[in-house]
Amino acid sequence: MFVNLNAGPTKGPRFLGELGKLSQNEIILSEFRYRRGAEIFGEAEPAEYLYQVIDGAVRSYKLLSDGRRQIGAFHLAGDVFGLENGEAHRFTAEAIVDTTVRLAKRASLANVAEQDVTVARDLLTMTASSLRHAEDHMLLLGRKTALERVAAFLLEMDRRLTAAGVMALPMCRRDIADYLGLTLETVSRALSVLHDKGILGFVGQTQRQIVLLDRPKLGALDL
Amino acid sequence: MFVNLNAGPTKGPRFLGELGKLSQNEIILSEFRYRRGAEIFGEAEPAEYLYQVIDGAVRSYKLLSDGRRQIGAFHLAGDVFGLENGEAHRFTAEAIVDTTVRLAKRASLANVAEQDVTVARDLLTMTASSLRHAEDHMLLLGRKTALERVAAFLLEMDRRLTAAGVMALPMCRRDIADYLGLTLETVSRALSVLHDKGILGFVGQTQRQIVLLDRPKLGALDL
DNA sequence: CGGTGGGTTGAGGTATTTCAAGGCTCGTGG
DNA sequence: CCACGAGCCTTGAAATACCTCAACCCACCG
Repeated sequence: MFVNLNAGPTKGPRFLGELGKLSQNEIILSEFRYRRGAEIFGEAEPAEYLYQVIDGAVRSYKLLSDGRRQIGAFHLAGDVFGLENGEAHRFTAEAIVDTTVRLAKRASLANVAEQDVTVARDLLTMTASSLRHAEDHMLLLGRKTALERVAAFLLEMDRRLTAAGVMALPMCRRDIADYLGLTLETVSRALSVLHDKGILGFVGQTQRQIVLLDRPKLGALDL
Repeated sequence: MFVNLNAGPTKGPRFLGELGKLSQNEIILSEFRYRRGAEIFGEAEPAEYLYQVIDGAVRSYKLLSDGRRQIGAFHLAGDVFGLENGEAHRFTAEAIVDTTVRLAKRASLANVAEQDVTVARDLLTMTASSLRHAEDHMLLLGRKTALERVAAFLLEMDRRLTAAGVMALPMCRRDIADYLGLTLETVSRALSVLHDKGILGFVGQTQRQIVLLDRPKLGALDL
């Protein structure tokens, strides 16, 4: 499925500035809304826009020819994604739940960066931040056990989206598994273990809302 | 082990410009030589310099508390490493063999980037290039089989260092294993399989010089 | 020439995957 | 209002890819 961005942004161009850390400027911005499951852009498609999540959640992933999937990152409210230096996207991005994003035309961004050093610096900062995440994730994928991966995931999500003591995960077990390089069953089992050990609790019966009861013990697992 | 850079660079400062894609400029450069196995910088150390491999090979890695190691990248002649936006290094870097590097002071680089847009752009390009590599490597670590990983490794090294038909690997099996998220035995077995299938051959008896006999078959394994 | 640092190979163990079954929630339509 | 199916999650049992442990070989070097 391909989302036609030209048909797109219903709210029309805006000039609100500040896309993430980007400074106020004559950068063309607009907002767009994607339904749960909708593709925002596809791997290898020309990278026309840069995106920021206003509300909702996005997964970006790569596929192997036989369908194996690796999610490289989850993007939550405030996160910028679609950062490319080349001409094409290197991930497919999909809305995990109904999601609002803000878009900035890369071409206009590049122009502004030529003049305005702060914009150039912000682009570098955001790219470096993605790099740091990817580097940490390589360690997780290459060397951590299933339990350690799930513990690290919970701490990451706790940091990024916990409100009022509970984290409401937007993504399903399969997404978590494809992020952690595991199967959904292994993720489920690891969560059960942590639950049985009294390290986490579920609120509601959807299994998507988690409360961390023993952060120190979780941290001990996140080597 | 800690390499004291102040005691350091024997050849004295130079002004050769062009560190990787960096434009000619008043950036302070110097060269330094590291012995096989020597640490160039350590994880979490303040990041004072940016590095470029002139000759030799470098591994950068992260360690878990119990010694498990994940090598994030190998840096070969021409590669720039030590790219940080923050204040501290996020990897430990070691010379795999005797290695000559060129150094640029990050502080001076940052100054120049404020004035010269091309330097800023080059920094972004290099960071984006590291990011692309890390993203591809996440897919490998998260979702590929041992044979696929080794095949991908061989193709990467073939692309980056094959001369006159043979690739002379600077790194040992353990390094390869820690790069691919495997054990050295599994790497060795995978290489044996590829050898038995006639896909690759060894030249000399050190097992470090490899010639690819059937690139198409290797490519078929690199999904 | 003995020791050390790679490298290979075999046999057995195990963490994780695969396959399978069952439960719960929720939306939809009869 | 209830039946029904779809989606999501958990749990068990069996399979397996990879790891661990161990032996051995070879090249190199003081």
